[in-house]
Amino acid sequence: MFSSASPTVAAPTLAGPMPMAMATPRTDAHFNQRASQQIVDTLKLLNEVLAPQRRVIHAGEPIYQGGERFANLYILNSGFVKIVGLSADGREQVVGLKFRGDWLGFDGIADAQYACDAIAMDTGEVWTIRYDALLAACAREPMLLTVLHGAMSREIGRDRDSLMSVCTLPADARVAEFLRYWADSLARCGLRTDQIMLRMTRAEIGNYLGMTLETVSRALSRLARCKLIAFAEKGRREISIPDVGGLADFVQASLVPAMLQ
Amino acid sequence: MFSSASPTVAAPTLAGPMPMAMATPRTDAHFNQRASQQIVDTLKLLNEVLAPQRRVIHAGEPIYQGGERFANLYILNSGFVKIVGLSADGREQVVGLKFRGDWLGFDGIADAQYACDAIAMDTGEVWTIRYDALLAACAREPMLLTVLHGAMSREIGRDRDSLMSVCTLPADARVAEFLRYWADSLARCGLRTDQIMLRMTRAEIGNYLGMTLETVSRALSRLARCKLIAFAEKGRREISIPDVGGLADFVQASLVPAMLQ
DNA sequence: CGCCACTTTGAATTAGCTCAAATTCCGTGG
DNA sequence: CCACGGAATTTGAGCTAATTCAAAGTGGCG
Repeated sequence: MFSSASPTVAAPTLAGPMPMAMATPRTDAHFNQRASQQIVDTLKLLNEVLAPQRRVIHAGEPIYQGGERFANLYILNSGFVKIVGLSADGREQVVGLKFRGDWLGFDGIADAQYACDAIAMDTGEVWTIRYDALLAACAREPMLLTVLHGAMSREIGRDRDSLMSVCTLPADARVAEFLRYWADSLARCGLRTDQIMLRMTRAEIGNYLGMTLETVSRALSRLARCKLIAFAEKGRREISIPDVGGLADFVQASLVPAMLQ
Repeated sequence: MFSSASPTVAAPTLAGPMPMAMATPRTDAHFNQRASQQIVDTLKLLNEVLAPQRRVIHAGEPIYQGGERFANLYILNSGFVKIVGLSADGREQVVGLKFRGDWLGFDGIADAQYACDAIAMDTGEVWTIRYDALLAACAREPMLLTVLHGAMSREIGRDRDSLMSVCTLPADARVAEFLRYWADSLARCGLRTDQIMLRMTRAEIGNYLGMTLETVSRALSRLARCKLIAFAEKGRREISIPDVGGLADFVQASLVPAMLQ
């Protein structure tokens, strides 16, 4: 059963309210190709208008840290970044993942200091954008403001999707959804999605998904047993996903107590 | 033990990075008084610059709905609103709560349509702000852009706090944290916090916190037994909180397996 | 007054956690 | 090149927090 796909996306020819919501991201190729192009266009625009400073980052290095004074936003040009929240009482959790084209640092605007750590998960490049310079540029180039607000809006939406996953899905489905999201994010970056390299340990994945590392491991084993994923010969960090849609179906199926198959 | 309080807030006199993060919101009176004033100031500014259309809402009425074409942002001038997410596969969840001064509708910017329902939980008033008009006004009045971005940033931070609560706290602590957050939100609106009226059923609270209504009920009973809260003589929707700080302590204590008291 | 939705509480069940042990992977140094 | 050691992963076996199922209690409101 396919997730009701429509040929064109975000082309609101109809003005009236449309009762159907679609929180779960699309996975079809056309959509991702468009998204990929959008990312490239955005990066190009930012590059031209702001000529941002480029910075190479390596796995484990922070782009910014909680408490640090806010001055810059960042755009990830390549690599993968985790956002780690730290509560006053010492709890620590991965609260977000960032891919190519994603913005970093929005959390810092409100209180003039970052509220989280942003930490590279492998080698990559971030572009540093001074917030005040960005605002100035937005005045000259309104398109930039559109892009900025779009990115913030998307982050809000994405965070809510995370919350829904954690609150409404059982552990196995949460892991499946996580893999689907990761593959989808790669696709939007224009990267291959059949063979993916998880840049996180089971412990980190579990922390992100609100479960223990053992549960993550068991869930992955189960998914492999169902042939929804397969591990590489060597190294269990690399996973192949024959059909990303299958993961979405698995999530769906886990919601039906009495499976109709 | 107080959460390390500093006399002034967001006054970054020190430039260097400061390793301490502080995700959990403040609860002290000075801070809330300031926040309350800020809300009033913001509302005043918006009122003057944009002369927004006002609209009275009643419990159960939607301010906007998922799928509806995005055109407006809204500001809540009074009342309480829940944000309800709806996933493609039919899951439904309360993913946010809004109080006086909060903005609604950011989720709609990215895809030109709202991704959630915003539903009034009692009688109140929202101000409607056309997004294009807002952008135009921001060009004239930069302060407005600062306010807007601050609100979006705060929403991002708040969503992440929610995720952390759900992922890292046991059920009882989650409920305690929820009450603390609610009381804190009321305080920031300048409302009394010792006697609060929950506008949600146990089922809604459970849905928001990722647990069943029975677990919410049991958690509340337990908190009442500990004298951290007390129910009104009549009606179990009204709750009195003798000391909001006690709730924060309870959350903290639940994190220590071997309690040192 | 009586209905209905909401809430509370109990008892049984279970998903996910904790603890523990075995295995695999990978970098490092001989 | 291979041996070694530490870190990450897998898998099993109990245990526990939270869920499910069920029944009784309570309050609001026509």
